Amino acid sequence: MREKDRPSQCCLLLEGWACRYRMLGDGKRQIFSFHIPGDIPDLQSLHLKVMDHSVCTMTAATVAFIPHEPLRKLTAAFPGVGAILWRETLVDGAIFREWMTGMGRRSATGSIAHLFCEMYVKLEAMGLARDHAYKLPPTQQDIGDALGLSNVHVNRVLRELRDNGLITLQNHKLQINDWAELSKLGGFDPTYLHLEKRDG
Amino acid sequence: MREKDRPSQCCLLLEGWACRYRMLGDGKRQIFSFHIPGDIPDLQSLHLKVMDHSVCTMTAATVAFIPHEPLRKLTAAFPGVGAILWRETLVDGAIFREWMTGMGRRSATGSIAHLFCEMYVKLEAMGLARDHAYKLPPTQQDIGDALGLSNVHVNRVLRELRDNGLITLQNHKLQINDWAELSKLGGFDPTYLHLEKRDG
DNA sequence: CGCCCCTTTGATATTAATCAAGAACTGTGG
DNA sequence: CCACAGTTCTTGATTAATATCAAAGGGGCG
Repeated sequence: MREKDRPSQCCLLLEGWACRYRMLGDGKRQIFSFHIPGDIPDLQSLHLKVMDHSVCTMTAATVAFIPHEPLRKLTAAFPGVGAILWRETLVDGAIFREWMTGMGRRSATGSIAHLFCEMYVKLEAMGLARDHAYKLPPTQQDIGDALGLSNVHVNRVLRELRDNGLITLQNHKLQINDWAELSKLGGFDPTYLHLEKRDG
Repeated sequence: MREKDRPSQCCLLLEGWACRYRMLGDGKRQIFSFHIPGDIPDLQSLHLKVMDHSVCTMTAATVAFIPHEPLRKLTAAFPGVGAILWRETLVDGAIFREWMTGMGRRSATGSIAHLFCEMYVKLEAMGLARDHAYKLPPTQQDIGDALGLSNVHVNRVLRELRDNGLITLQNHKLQINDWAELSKLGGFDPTYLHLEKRDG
């Protein structure tokens, strides 16, 4: 799905990773989010007809398409369902704010550490990771495009994190060896993910 | 309204400017958005019970408080109203993405130029500005905290924009002298604001 | 086996942060 | 109307972070 499209359906990611991004005039790319199974990356298209960015998969993936029309009827007939979906888009926005914080006010190291923590918590909540380890499909270039860094600099930060023993990263398999230290480095506080139902 | 609060009402800004932000452990601040009359800065609190950031006014301001309970009933009874409010929060997210793009992949100059264009279009749409001029309450420090720059650097960029004749800025009154050039500099494309109803 | 993409490393350049200090502005009370 | 205090703005000098350029290894896949 591309910028300027006017989709008539949403896609639910069942397997694999996807991301949202925009290409800039000078060939640069900004990635806005990484998505994992259970996410509906383009849920916003339900109420914003023109796409202001693009979506693509980052791995082999399985997706389910849900046409807008029945979805709109469903949310109208069952406000509770609508509220849950609305809430999803709000959490989406909260994650954007967190990434903004990283790009604006955190160091490259903190930013990357934060991303690794965030993805783990999201995956763990979906039952897709445990023991502080998971598969991380994005390339170093992808990570740079997400956090506003060059691929070279991402590479150097990763080596530093490895040298310090905080993480092990090989073949896109990430193992967080020192969660306490890594989350401290990134100033990671999962409140913004709003995962606990009781807390809203 | 502060981080960790659990508000029971939303506030509609009637007069003045407000902003949303978070303070970081080391005293740094990240501003997420500037708000103008007509905005409901904390609409998300309707479905996310815990605030993951703070809201404050930047000028003398008038606000109307709308309790959550009747608002929730309203959106349940009239799905059309709910859709409109939901849509507002989606545009909010689109603006976050645009700011991310600025911080990640645009130069400081481009980022600031983009912000000035964005605020003008928003104000103009509300009938609060015309002729490419408006009152801009944020200090240079505020602008820096919003775009991830130091106040000193913001000052230098502003001087450059002034020296080039692109803008006139005095006493928080901004006049954009060369809209075409400024919007080119910032790579500004208002699609993301989703202002035209026909376009969704 | 070979190719392409990704990773890694080094050298250099650029952007923007930090530190520091003085000037201009704002609001306040006398 | 003026003096004062606290911000905010401005400028210069220096430093730190990160980008860019370039080139050499690795690894997976057809």
